Amino acid sequence: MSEPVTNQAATKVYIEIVERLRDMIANDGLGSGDRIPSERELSERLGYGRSSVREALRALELLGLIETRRGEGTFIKDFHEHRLVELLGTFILQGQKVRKDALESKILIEKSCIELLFLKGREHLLSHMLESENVSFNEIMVKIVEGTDNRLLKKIWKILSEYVSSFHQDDIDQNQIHSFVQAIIQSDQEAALTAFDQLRNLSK
Amino acid sequence: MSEPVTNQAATKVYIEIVERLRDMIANDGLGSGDRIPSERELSERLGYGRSSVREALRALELLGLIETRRGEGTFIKDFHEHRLVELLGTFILQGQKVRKDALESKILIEKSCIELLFLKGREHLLSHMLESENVSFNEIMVKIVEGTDNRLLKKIWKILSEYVSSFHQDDIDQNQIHSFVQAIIQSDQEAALTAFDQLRNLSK
DNA sequence: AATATCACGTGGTCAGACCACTGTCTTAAT
DNA sequence: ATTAAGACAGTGGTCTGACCACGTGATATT
Repeated sequence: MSEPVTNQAATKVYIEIVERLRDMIANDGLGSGDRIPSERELSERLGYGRSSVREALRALELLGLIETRRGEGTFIKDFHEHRLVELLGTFILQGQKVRKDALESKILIEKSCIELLFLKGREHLLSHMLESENVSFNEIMVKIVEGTDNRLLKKIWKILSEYVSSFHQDDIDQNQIHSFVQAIIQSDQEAALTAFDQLRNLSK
Repeated sequence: MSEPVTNQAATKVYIEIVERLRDMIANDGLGSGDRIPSERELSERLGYGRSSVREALRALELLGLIETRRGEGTFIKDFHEHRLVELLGTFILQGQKVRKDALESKILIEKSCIELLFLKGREHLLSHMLESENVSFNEIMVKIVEGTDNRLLKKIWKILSEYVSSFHQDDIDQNQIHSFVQAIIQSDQEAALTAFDQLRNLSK
């Protein structure tokens, strides 16, 4: 009965390759723009068939983590440009409920960012920009989110923002925007949050 | 000189296939657990080689959007289980700053959930559960997040929660938790938020 | 009826073959 | 010597055909 030891590759080859690539990138300190070995070379070095190597590379490419140029090679992309958004949007965010959730989430994160902005005392950084006239509410929001100095939160907000914009159009009263802006300029957190709640119909 | 019309397939085949699959899923109203055609059948129906079909499927599998079982077939997964984050996490969430941002984001989303819970008047749903003694803060938070009836927000929180737990351990005073819980039971939003701020050191 | 067997379909993997494109190196024309 | 044209090698893109490993259901056996 000595185990037949059926291959039973617990992990599929292409997954194994993805991990090897990750290690390779980490160990060799490869970064944005650098080139990784050709498919044929990876195939030889890792000891797997070229088609398996390609499956791994295609998956990473779909994620936007690498870029391939025919005739040239495969290159690492700036990880901050990953395509999470489009992918999630296309495949996951579909139903009506999800849209509602997305809009709701977006607004709540905006509010969180406002609070965080004040908590970190960074609201003054926006003053000069807010004083000019022709700024849309969205532009203001972008500055607020960026002002929080939290790239992750910014990323999440941008994702939601892009997705929401595909089916929802903000329609906000100019006066309310003005109140909101004034509150920020005056560094009045409470007033800013109140204005935002009204703006977004979050008051009870 | 009549254009040689080099193939120049603007879009690579595997991308084309990913899109076709998306349409197929949308049009046929396929959902979690449903089976999609076999690789060989897709190859025939779409008119592309099996290897290209596989590249597309492997990419979607890495994303956690589909699941393949040898000998059985390929199935659609619950989109709420996608692995995007884990993947991106492995590749891009590494620096110290990112960790700090993640913890910060997590806490802010928690606060948002508390507000949303009250806004929707769903805080009473937790009362019975909160009255029992041996519940950890994390368990309470889970209930709150779930109570918001926003799957997207829940998903984001869970992701952040998992990631944060890999390097951070909450250490919260029991008395503060008690105050927080009492405020919720009494449906006192303001007190709950104040308690949370203290709990998380968000007060100024 | 219960059980063992086997054929078929499915995913997993590989090897080899072309094609299309890019960059370089060689060679021929100036 | 300079330059332009062509040959060549390397790389990704795609397809085909071949096995293997595994699950299922029909079939044969008991």
